[in-house]
Amino acid sequence: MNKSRVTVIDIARAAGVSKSTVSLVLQASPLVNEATRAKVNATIRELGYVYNRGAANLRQSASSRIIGIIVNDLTNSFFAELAVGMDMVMQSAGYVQFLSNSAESIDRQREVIASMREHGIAGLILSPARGTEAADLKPLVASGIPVVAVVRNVVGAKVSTLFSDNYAGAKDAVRHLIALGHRRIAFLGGISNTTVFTERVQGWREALAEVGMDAPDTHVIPSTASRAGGVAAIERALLLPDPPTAALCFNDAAAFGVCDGLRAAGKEPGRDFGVVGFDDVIEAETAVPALTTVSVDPQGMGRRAAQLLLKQINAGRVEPEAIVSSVRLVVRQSCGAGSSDKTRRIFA
Amino acid sequence: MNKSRVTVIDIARAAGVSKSTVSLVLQASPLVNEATRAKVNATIRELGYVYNRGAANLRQSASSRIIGIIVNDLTNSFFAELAVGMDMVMQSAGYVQFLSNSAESIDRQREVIASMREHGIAGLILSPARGTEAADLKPLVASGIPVVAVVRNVVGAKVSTLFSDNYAGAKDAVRHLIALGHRRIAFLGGISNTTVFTERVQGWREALAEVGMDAPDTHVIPSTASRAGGVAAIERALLLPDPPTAALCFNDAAAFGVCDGLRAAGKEPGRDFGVVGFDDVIEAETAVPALTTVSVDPQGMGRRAAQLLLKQINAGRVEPEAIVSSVRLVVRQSCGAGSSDKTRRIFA
DNA sequence: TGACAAAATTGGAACGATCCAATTAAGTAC
DNA sequence: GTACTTAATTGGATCGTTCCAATTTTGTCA
Repeated sequence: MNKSRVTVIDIARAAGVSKSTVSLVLQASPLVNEATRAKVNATIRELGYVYNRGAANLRQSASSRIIGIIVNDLTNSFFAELAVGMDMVMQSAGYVQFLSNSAESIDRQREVIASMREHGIAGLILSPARGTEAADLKPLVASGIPVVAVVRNVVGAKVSTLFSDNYAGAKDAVRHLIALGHRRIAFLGGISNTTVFTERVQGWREALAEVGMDAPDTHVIPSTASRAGGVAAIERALLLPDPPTAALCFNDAAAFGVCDGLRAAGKEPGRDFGVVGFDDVIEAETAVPALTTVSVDPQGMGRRAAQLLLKQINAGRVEPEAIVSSVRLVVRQSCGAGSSDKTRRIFA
Repeated sequence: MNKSRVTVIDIARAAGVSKSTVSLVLQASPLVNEATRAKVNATIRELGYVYNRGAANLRQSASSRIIGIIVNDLTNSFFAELAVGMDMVMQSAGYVQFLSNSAESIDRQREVIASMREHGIAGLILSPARGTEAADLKPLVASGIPVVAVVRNVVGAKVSTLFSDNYAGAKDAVRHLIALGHRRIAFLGGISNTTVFTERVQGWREALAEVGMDAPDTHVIPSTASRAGGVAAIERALLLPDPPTAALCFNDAAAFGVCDGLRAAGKEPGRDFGVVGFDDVIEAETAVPALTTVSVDPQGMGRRAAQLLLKQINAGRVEPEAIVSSVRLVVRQSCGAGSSDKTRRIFA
């Protein structure tokens, strides 16, 4: 249709003012006369003018109002919720976001970061792919762009962080299982050389230590953080000379796998074996049996991460900050504590 | 650190060439001598130069390599998968994406579209919020920016579309229920004045007509497309003078609700009543009983939508195109056909 | 060596906004 | 009506890149 786009100069000409005046109107400056403002605004609407942010950002002073978000697995509803939380805050703050899914690939993550940098993002929130190194974030940090790492850690990187309280969550969960009478409680699933894993195991260990119970290494059975990993872990656990009667699982996906594995072995989760997950994904509530799990409110975390980043962007000076997001245990059926009608009907 | 960013002029000076030569190197032009290219590239690395895409896009000819994606509900794993599929294709094609969640709000959707326009997106993929009108997309379309609508329709908008084959999927599902011996098959859940609803009901109707069966309007019971809606719909269905013995549900969420409602009425889904869903969300496989449903492969749809958009961007001339994505029936337990160990153990 | 083609390089003018300093218009007080 | 303050408006110059036309360098052949 329009062979060339409408610019400030076009409206200036049409409205009979200078481009400077139009610019002032655009940024709602109080310097411009009411009548002039009205006339310019009318012309803007009439000609269908579209503000060109790219051009505006060219001047060195301006910061771009674009922020980058990279998550390692958007198909995981935990991260999808996280992203939605960020989206909310960024939206309302007038920012627009490049959201990308690294799919756990550091190469892809590197590409995306480079691309975002070229587009001049004002900040980055990153849920790092496994194996992310401080060097991957170095150039961003060096050029003064605030970075917030969420969920997972990037060792050695001087960036702000926002993690859930893995330690306290795991501790609470295990305390609950102890209170239910369990004396041999395993930790199942998850990849062992990650910070998250270490923290959750630490919580498990401390809860047992509190009441003078044993925390043998044989009861920590790592695997992948997935359903399949959960199945594998519980299979190995049941072969132990002193098999556990309950388990804290690395995350909900693994916990579902543990339930599958238990059934395959003729045991009913919740009745014959206590299962507790971590994350509180949406399916946890509606699964059968409903999963007892540590809720981390991913959407809330996303919101907080976004607020933290915005604070840093506005502050100018980037001062890395570490925030720990609290969690709470949600007791449902799978630990054996619940006794809702639903559970009764199925397991009685 | 660096008080001002490094520009082509800086590298030109440092490498002892002109900015034009640097520009040619940046776009890998064959016009530049090998030795010069090497020297320039070395300088680029040395000074830590970052390409400024905003500045490059300023020249009118350039198209921005940014595309917009808006989904109506990212917390729904169907749409998350859809987004991931798009991300894959866009990534590999060297595009970067503004991804936003309208959360079913047309106001928010409008804002996001405006913002994306100001940032100069090359195209938009939209899974429209309910109530989206052609007028909302008019300015984009008028300025020649390709738009692809996915999943849902925008009536009257001259944009490309990519929908799943609701008609064929519903037809297949009902045929399957007929083959299982059902003679009174209802259509439960969903909001009636939507295209998707109409198409699925049409498939239901035709499948019944094929074998000369009745398709009374009383057997079509709309409600919301949610778990609660499913409960409400089955309650009403069971009160009919000739209650159905099976149902095709609007989507999986409604189907789960129907299962809940059946149990509340003392009937076991899969044994006493055949239930079929639509979408094949992740939970469908692991629910009890596992849900028979029509699988639409959201990730594949996302990929196809992205490819369609890229094709339109490259073609220059925008010629709206309508693509229908095929679906397939996944038979599990809830329809009464399956008889896996799992089902037996729980419902025997 | 000179003539000419091909290869490589280059300055300057865009692109569309902002911002500064300078100018003009409008008020106010005497 | 003049002097002065305040309110509005306005030309450049600028941001970092691309692109065009023009220029310089190199290569080839008689």
